[in-house]
Amino acid sequence: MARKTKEDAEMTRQRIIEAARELFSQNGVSKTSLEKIAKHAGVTRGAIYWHFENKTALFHVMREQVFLPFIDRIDDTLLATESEKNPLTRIENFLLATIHTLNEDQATRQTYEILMTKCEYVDELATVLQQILNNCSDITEKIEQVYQDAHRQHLINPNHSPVDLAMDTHLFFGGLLHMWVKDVEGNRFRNQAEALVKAHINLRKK
Amino acid sequence: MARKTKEDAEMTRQRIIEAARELFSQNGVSKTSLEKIAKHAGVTRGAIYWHFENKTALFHVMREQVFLPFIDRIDDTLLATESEKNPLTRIENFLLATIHTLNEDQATRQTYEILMTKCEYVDELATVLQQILNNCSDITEKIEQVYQDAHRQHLINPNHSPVDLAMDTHLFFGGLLHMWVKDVEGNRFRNQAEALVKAHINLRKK
DNA sequence: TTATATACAAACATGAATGAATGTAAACAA
DNA sequence: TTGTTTACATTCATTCATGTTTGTATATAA
Repeated sequence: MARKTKEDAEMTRQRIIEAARELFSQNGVSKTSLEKIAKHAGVTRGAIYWHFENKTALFHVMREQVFLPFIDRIDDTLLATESEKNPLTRIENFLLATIHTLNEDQATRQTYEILMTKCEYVDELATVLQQILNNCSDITEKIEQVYQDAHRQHLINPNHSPVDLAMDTHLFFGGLLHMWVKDVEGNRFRNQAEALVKAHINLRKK
Repeated sequence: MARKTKEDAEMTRQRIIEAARELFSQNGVSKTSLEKIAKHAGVTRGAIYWHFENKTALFHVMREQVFLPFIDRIDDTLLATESEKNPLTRIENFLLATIHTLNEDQATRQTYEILMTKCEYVDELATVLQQILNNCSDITEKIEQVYQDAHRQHLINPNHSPVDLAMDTHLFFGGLLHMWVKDVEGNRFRNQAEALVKAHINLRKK
């Protein structure tokens, strides 16, 4: 077949990733063959094997394309001390921003669905679990710092330790995200996710 | 092959379920063939197809064998008003009892691992998500009732509504269970799960 | 005692899915 | 202009999983 320009090649690579994400979220990772992905992207399997070592590598790239930017954006809302002075509001905004991205960005939504309900963490994918645990630790630590701010500013009950509060918030939000993803109909969690976040933060206020 | 007695047949059926659970939790549902399950159970695929319609049916039976008894046991700790008077302690005991079962009972532990990280909710398994959502609603409602008790007994902040508290606790625990399962090493969440539960309940106390 | 249903094992047929090898036309560098 | 690399398409070989069918020895009912 005709060789493409570098820009064209990058476009097909991107189309393959998008096709994979779409089919993974529809039919699950293991039931999505490279043949189906290729057809959906308008190429053949040869193209996929050119751009990616195998299905697992494609999966990892797909995941990173959503999560690496997400990690970079965390500090923007969580540690944005100039734009938002109140620490509790900053935590609330961080959680709400994540929900908002899920609602607005299809790629993010599909990737969360895949990671939470459409893939099996075995063999080469088992390492992803460890990465998730690491990310969670990082996020929890950052939330803890913000709770320490709130503690210093006497915004919360002084008996509650920032460590406990941070872990509790993180676990709450992890649970919420899982239910958000599972609630495909949208009438149980997706439609009231923001209210649940605000209620959670309200439980902390004095 | 020689026909077995009814008791023998029931034993092989049970061995098939156990083999499936073990292999599902090790290698994931989709990568576990009926051939492997059969070998691990000491039978041939013929035996599996005799006792179960297909792999999906076997999966459902495996799941129900752990979750139907669990649902039955909920009221024992959560609504045991005679043995434990304090509503907050009853909620705490319920959460701790679940963690305890995960630690002690291998079948329960493996089933949770399968449902959370080793299967893909597509096609026939997609219905399981709906069942999970329904179970969660039931549990949340029961927790809410206990929080209402706590409210009436002035054990918690009167500004906090039992509905919000129940949902918050449920999401917290869902998140904790997910992290518990993912923390295979055991040094991040599994070893401090009880402490996290107690800290969560403590956040409610006056 | 015999007929039948049971509880499987064994064999068969079919359909993917993967990975590797090979082919090829056009982009790009020299 | 030409040689080389790129960006795929095509074909091939192999493995593996499922579902079905058939065979069969025995528990059990009549």
